[in-house]
Amino acid sequence: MELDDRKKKILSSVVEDYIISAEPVGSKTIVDKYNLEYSSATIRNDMKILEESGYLEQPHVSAGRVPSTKGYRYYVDNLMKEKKLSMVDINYIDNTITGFGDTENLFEQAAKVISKILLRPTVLTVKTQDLLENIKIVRISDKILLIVLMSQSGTVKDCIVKLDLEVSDEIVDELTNALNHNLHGTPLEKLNIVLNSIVANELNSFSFILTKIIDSIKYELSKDSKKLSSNVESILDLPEFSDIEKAKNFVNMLSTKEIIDTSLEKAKENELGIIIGNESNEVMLKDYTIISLNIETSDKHVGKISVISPKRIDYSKTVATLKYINSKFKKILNKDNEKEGGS
Amino acid sequence: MELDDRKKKILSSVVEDYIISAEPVGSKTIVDKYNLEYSSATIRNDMKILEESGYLEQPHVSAGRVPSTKGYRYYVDNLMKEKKLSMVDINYIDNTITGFGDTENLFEQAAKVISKILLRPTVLTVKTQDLLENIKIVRISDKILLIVLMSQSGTVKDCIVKLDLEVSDEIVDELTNALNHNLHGTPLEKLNIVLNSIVANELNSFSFILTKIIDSIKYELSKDSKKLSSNVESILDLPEFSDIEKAKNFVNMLSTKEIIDTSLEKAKENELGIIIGNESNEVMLKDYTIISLNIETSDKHVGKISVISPKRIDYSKTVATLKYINSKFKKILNKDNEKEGGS
DNA sequence: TTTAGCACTTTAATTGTATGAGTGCTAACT
DNA sequence: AGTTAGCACTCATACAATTAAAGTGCTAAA
Repeated sequence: MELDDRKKKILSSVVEDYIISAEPVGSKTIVDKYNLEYSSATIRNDMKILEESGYLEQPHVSAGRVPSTKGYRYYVDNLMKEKKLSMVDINYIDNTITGFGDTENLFEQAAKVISKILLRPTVLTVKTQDLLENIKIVRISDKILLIVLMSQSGTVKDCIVKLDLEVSDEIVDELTNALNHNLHGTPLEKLNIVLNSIVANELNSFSFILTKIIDSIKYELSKDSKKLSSNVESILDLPEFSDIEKAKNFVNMLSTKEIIDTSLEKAKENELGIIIGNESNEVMLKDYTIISLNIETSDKHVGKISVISPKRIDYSKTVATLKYINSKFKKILNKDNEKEGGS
Repeated sequence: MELDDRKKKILSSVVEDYIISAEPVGSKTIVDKYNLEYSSATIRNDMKILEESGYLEQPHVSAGRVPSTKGYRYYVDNLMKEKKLSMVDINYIDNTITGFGDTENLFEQAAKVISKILLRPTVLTVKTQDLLENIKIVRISDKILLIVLMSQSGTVKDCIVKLDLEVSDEIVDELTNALNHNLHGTPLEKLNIVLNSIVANELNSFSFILTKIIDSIKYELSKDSKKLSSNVESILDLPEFSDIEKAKNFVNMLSTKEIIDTSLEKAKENELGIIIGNESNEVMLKDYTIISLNIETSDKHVGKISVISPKRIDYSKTVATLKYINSKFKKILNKDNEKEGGS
């Protein structure tokens, strides 16, 4: 259904006012604040029609209107004007996303920026389908090794292994070569299984070191599946969560990994994906919106940065922020690729 | 002032009941639940005396009593019986605090355990006064270096540095030696300053690499001052925070680093320090308790693990948990030391 | 097609009332 | 002297009744 200009203006005013005020928006407010050249009665008529066609909702009969999922969707697809970021925000992003460290640091920096600018929790899903590029073992001291795993997407993981016996440089070199030979290109999630199988077969002469190494790698890899979301506390300031039960539900929902995971899967097609309310089929998400940015280099999908929020969020600013972050990522990641490629 | 046996029993009952119920405890409750062989009127008389001498407080005249800071303190010092941890908890601790990784991993594991068992946020203060033991530089590829910093307390930090130019193994070795020579024993906090000064003087021939390295180290070291507290959300379940404003205040207080820092300084004398309410002179902390465990090896102070909570917390269980964790730390850290010493 | 006007509905805030928990005190009891 | 029963008193909490304000939908007129 196509909306006429006035209805578009009304819908967009309702969305934008509600985003700021968090209160249902009445006809009078729209006339006064958004200088429509009509009387409140006219606006009321249109609002009724907008409600009947599903763009607006009314919490109760004597309240103003609130955008429905369909309303937000129409706004995002057709009405929203892309905001420019403020210089303050741009500077903050530029200073925080520095490109120091590996890809995972980069993602953490982004999460921090987003939750600070948008005041919403940010969920990171790095290294989908990441493959092992290279493994290095460094002797820190006679009995302490540092294992460094480099993935093809540029993430570096490392862990300390404490041994019971001393090992020589030669053994370490030999082991490193053997591991690289066996493990190059293995998906990180499967590293464990493959390691277990090779320690049982080809490399069982090294098993006295390898079992320890496997344990540590397992521990290291298990860690990041858990440090998923940052700045969960930020939601306490939102009026949506003035009832603490709602806040608890939200937090629980966030920690129910499956819900987030499957919903994020859906936002995969485009660089920027927006899932509003029940567009995901997950009941627990019906009041929330997920806005995800897929980070990819020329050839591969590196990960995803997702803002999760009540449906009431400044879509325009969020999109602007994510796009700007994306451009920064592109610059940094491509530069990295060049470097590696050019070597 | 010394309390007679009955008053001790009453005080301890009030504390223990309040810890569980979070409701002011009345005289009848005590008679019924804690089988005192007296009538409620007698208990009332004693409670009045306990209130007059400052051990108990009354939210309002028709409510039961609540322990005051002085009451909690007396309970902790004189009345509290040390609980045994449940097998479930012990198993959970044993399985989570594995000793994999470096000292910092160890602390993170402890934080996780504590917030899970005690349902309170946990604040970590690792590496007070940590000195650099050793720096290693590993060539990951032609233009990518891995910098590894080992501290004397056993913490390992590392960071990736992306260079614009290729460097050879020889240069890396030379630089490593020079850095170790200059930096051994430097406090981590001062690493930056010292690095800046040596790049300006002795090692300015390496400045094309060193500036990048300094930036990355700076970034890496700045990170951990911020990942201070874990599981802040856990407080949402406490009745103390049924008013969301209180929850916000608590969260803000936690992120006001100075408050925590200075208060933690005080809990330094003993292995186990308990600061209740206004025993710290910090107004924002007047309703909260900090229970800290100082982690030390035979010769040095490694860090501190602190549980932060409303004053109403199961002191006995907390102490038992922290002590058990301390014994595990001692085992793991001493084993590490032996290893290093024995090499 | 638009608008003024008005009746109507519902929420939020305010006030009043009843209930109950728990006290402090007094007088009696052991 | 220590303990207890009994009772008046206080305050918090819950609930109902009342009111005011916001915003609607509808009708009739412009």
